[in-house]
Amino acid sequence: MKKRVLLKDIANELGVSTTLVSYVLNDNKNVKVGAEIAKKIRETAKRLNYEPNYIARSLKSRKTQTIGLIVADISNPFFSNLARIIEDEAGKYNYTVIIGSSDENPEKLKKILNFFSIRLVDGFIVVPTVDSFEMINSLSINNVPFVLLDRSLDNISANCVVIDNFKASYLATQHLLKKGIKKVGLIAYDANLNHFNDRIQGYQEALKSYKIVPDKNLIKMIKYSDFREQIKLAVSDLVDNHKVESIYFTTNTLALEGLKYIFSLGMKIPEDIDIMAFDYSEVYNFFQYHIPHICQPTKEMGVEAVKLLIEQIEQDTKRIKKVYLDASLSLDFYCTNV
Amino acid sequence: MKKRVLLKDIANELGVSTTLVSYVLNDNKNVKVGAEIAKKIRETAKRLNYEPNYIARSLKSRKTQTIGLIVADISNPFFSNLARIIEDEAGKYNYTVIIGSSDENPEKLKKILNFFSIRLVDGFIVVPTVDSFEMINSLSINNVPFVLLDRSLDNISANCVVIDNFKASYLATQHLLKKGIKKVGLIAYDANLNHFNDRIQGYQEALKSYKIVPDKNLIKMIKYSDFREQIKLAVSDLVDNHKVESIYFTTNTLALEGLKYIFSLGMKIPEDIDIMAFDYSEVYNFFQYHIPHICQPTKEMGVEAVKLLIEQIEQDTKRIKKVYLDASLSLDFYCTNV
DNA sequence: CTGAAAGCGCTTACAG
DNA sequence: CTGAAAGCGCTTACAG
Repeated sequence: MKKRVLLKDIANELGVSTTLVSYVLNDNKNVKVGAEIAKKIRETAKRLNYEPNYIARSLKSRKTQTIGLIVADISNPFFSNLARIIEDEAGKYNYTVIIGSSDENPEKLKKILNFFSIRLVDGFIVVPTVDSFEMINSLSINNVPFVLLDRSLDNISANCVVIDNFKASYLATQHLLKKGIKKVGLIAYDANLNHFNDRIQGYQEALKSYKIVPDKNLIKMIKYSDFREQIKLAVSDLVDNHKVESIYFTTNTLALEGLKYIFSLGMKIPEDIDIMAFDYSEVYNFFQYHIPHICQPTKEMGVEAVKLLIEQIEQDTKRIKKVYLDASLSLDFYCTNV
Repeated sequence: MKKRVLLKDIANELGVSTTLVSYVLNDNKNVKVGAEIAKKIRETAKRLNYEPNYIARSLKSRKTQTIGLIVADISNPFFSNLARIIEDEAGKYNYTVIIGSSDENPEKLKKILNFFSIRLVDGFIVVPTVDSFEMINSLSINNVPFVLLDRSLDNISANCVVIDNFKASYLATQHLLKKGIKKVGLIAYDANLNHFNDRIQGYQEALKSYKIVPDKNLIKMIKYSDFREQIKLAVSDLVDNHKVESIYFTTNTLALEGLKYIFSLGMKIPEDIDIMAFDYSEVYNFFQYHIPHICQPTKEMGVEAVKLLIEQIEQDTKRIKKVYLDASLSLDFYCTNV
């Protein structure tokens, strides 16, 4: 490793104290420094290629300029896109991001939260899993800056950035109904998470607005642990026993798995069945027909989350903000939000 | 934030020095500590929930237990899978990973390298871009621990973990030839990178082994900057003017873009044309027919890279190791390596 | 406007 | 076997 240039080196070079050098290079507004010497310090720093030692600075300031991001499943393109955006965005504020994936498992979430706080991140952006209320709430109680992303929790005083899932789902369902479809099956994850419930609610309300009574038998709840098998059963039941004209998948992973199965049955879209999906997938580009789907404003979600968190960290504000964004229905081939 | 427990707190509690506490909790082998007091220290640490301050430790030890990973394009599933594996693997050694994406741009690679070294990462795992020789070489000269992943560079003394691209490509091409195909078009990136060249070499040698003289007109070099358009032209030329029976795409991004275009032409696989691809894609699961492709041992690549790097960091060894792994040809529907 | 000094929380060479 | 003290590279309250 090259020997690093220290504050002391600059100070020695100019015969001044490190205090002064530190003041100048940090643009400390509370202190007046002679214009000439300030200029010299800046020049020398530049010439010697000085880079502050973040570790030393962190030890004193108790800030690491690092954000811990915990998503629900990093192998899901929705979350990896989000992660990418957050990294880029945080970089603009000169923050580093470390990423963890809870894999929808609250135990793992807890582990990562712990690992990250030991590493002294300045704050968290987290996509909460089921049964995570306690740990998230304890962040809140301990005044750790954080923002919930993609999913909110009830009864918790927390910043969050989410989309209006009810509205999006209402829109999606309505789109099918507008085409004259009356029997819409819904496939959702069986997880106690607001955003999932909202999607089901939106679907039901849309049906009601068309004077259709929601039928429990058309709503299929899938366990995350065994979703491939369960989707097959759900699709079969909807198609064979209930003769649905359309299936609405409330997440991208469900949609992809469902489509695979539908194709394997030799069914054609939209001749044999209509489809609606929540979230974009790259895969949709390979079909002859367009799969209508809800597009989430990923970019905005990431940007807002970072902004909110850094506000919280740097201004040490206690003011809680909740950001609701709108998702849109993609009827063209490409999703403009990605 | 909760008040953190310090070494001093443990020391005060027991009426011993922090030195002793530090020795015990770090299992310092060079020092003998009384068994009884050691036990008490460990118990108290546990009871108080002591977690060492990594920042303070880092300042002294000059190690941050952090790895900088720089991939060529994090939006490419091949690299995001790799990133995931590396994070998990590094976690086992108690290392944190920060990830950057060069987007195949050497300027950006340089920026990230710089950003990460300011953050004092202990070492790098990097997928080099074109024109990155100088910066990588300077890591080597400055004794910064690092390992090259997925791509090697010539004339550089560096650890690396790569697959045998020549062999894999030979295998892939041979598979087509075995079926009796004589005219195989190849679509590759026009980038001066060993692994890409090796893939072209492997293709050519396989042809020769079947007494076919490689035809330059069947080898299409695609510029990264404008690849969508160029792929269309390449495919059209191969199909219309050269009547190839098969196209071999040497990366997953090329294959996906190419397939999109082939479908849009209304061509059927394998009736109208045979396909070979390098790398698995989730998309292949949605076709009626199997797209034969080279499967890279992603898991092994990540595991080996982390192992090599941490060896380098912790044992401060100068011994360079180059790890060559074999890729396999996937003829089943699923790729077993992912 | 400038500097000496304390301190962030550890580690470790040294002395006893 | 144990502890006082220096030091990692910064920041900043305080004194002048």
